[in-house]
Amino acid sequence: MNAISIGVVSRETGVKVPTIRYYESVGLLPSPERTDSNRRSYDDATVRRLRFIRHARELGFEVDAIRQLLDLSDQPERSCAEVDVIARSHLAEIDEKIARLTALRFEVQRMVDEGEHGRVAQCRVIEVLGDHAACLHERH
Amino acid sequence: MNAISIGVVSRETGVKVPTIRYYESVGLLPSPERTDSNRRSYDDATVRRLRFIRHARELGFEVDAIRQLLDLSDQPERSCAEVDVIARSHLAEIDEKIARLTALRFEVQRMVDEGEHGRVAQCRVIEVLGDHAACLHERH
DNA sequence: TCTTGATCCTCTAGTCGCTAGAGCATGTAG
DNA sequence: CTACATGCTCTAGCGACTAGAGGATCAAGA
Repeated sequence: MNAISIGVVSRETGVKVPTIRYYESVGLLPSPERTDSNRRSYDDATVRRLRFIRHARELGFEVDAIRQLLDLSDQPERSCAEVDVIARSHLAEIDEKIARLTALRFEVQRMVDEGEHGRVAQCRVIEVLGDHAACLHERH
Repeated sequence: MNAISIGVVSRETGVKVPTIRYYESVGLLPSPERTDSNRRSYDDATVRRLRFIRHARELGFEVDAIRQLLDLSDQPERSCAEVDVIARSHLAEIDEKIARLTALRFEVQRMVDEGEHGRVAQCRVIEVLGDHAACLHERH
């Protein structure tokens, strides 16, 4: 029922076929059902899970962090304290990423704007990420 | 003048010593001056550059993208058109990252909030990143 | 001054997260 | 029933580090 081949999953998620098999091998994806001829057979839930993994990776989360977030999703009935600790720590990580990206965005935007009327006066891309990051890092 | 050893640079940036040498080998950092005894001798500019590289990597930018941003910074006098194309493409990438992180942040925050009064009802972490990502991907 | 421990050097090899390819089996369309 | 796409497993390669061996150099104390 609703059996999706690995190739279709790949096309729908943008995750390459060998990568899907790799995620299975490291436990990010459950081992799927197999057809009579031993082919992997997925469902919609796996497609969503895979999309999540892909974009979380693109956002710079490590496989371990993704595993934790997925575990949270797999067992929403687990203890509040546990969820809270894990979720809060990721919240902090997410906030830091957003803050840094926003600073970088501002600076790159400034370069685009300046480029519109003449030449770029100076580039402070390094400063904006470097210093901001340093300050965030200090209070770690 | 203002000579900083690789170890100090490492401590100040949080980038490991071998990684600093690696960045030099792949051209992200210029080959620094050497002391009489062949030791690398850095200045403050390199420390800032390194901090930028580190945090850009943590934000999920590839080494090639970082190289482009650094080039922009190294030669701010280059043609407007060139800067514009590069900067705009990174702007789009940055905006996409911010949008996804914001969606994820919202959902993780909801989990923390719900956890405060009882158990977590359900986890939509996968949905929020997965679907949002899919929609962003469609219009590529 | 001598020594001892930290820091540096280069070079090689290992890890993580994929990614590509060989060699073979199975599915599907004409 | 061919032919070609798609699937399987397994091994090897790549990007971006990371750790370790083996050896030189520096800095501080006896």
